Amino acid sequence: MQKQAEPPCGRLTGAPVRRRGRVLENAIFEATLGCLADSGYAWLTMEGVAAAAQTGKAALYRRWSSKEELVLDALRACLPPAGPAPDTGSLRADLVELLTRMRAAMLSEPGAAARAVINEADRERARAVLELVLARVVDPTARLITEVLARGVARGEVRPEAVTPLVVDVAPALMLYRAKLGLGASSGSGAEAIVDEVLLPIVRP
Amino acid sequence: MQKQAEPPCGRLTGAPVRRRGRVLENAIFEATLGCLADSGYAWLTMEGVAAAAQTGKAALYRRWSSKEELVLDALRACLPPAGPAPDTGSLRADLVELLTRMRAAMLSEPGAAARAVINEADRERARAVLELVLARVVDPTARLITEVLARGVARGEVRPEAVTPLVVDVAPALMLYRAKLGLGASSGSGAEAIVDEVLLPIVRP
DNA sequence: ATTCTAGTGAACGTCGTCGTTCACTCCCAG
DNA sequence: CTGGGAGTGAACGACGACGTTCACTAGAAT
Repeated sequence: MQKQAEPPCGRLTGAPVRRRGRVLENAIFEATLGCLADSGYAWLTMEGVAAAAQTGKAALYRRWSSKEELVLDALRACLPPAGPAPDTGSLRADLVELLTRMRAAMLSEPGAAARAVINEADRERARAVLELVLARVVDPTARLITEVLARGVARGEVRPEAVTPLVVDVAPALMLYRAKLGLGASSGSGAEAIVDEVLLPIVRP
Repeated sequence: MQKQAEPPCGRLTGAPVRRRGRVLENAIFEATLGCLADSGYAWLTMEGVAAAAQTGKAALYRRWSSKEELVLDALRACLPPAGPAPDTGSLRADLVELLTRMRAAMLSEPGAAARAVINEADRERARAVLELVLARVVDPTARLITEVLARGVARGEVRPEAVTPLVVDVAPALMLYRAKLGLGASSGSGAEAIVDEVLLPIVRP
């Protein structure tokens, strides 16, 4: 593989004090997600994670026999639950709240790690990791949006035929795309803009 | 990096016959794009490309001093021009034709290679490569969609305020997202579905 | 205080890849 | 036909990362 000298990825997670058990595992998980977010799955190495967590490889290999197992466990431990769908009584407010939450999650470290995995989705090497992210992030996202839209249908704010898998995917797709193209920070792609310019026009009766 | 034994990526490009000059370069480019599409930028190696092109590393290094240079040249040589915007007189027909073209391009090997690059967009290692793909694929895509929508505005088929960068990004974002999640082959995400379920509802007056 | 176990840091042998070199050969142009 | 340059396949030394081992030590539990 690439022969570049790789600095430790992610951020160093604290003073070099001997840690044990759960404390050490949490530091390793944090380092793992940092490496994932910074460098993606392909470039993540056990040596890099160990260095970022300020521990030794032996401590990693005592727990996980492979990089994939480590990444799976780190994601399982750190990916937040999706939470309930907003129910404010207004479609626009629901969507803004939901997309604001999605956006914050996407910009968090676990979110950035999940994004890195999605970006390498067609890699056979990360199949199980991708499936975890699909189950824990992508599918719940689609469900929440579907739920909010369905409530809108019941209130007459949403055309019933607008609730399709394609429409449900628009917001996450846009957020990921804009983030990838480095446009995530611009004022044009906040939650309100996506709701007002894209989602509400799509679903309006 | 990952210590797996890597089979040659991409497809072998022909009989092991000595080739020279342009012929060899084209075989190398094809092998490069194949490796990009199959494995992405991170996992692409000079050794792998050389093996896939059935040539020697020396032949590669005589021309390109780095993996990045090689990938840049391969993409420059093989990414097709965007072509003109469709102008059928009907917004829907224009959009369907344009998105059909985009989809075909996306499923082609150069398109798959470009996709791999976009997916690693936040990688500092592929910055120049990403910029090439932005300039040759992403920006022209946005321009074509903008042009088609502007024509629709002139014909009264499109709300003028609907022509925003966000709206312009919806179709490519969706296509990439669905392709990444392995939903590209389903009947629900062809060009017509995206036009009818998403784009036309967004822009309708 | 003692015991036990997990953590540490270093070292190891192995492998894949890098970038380079080289002897030989092909093949094109004159 | 000849010369020159590009291509071939193999080999090389170096390096990063892998997965493993080990002597020592910290620190928790008793």
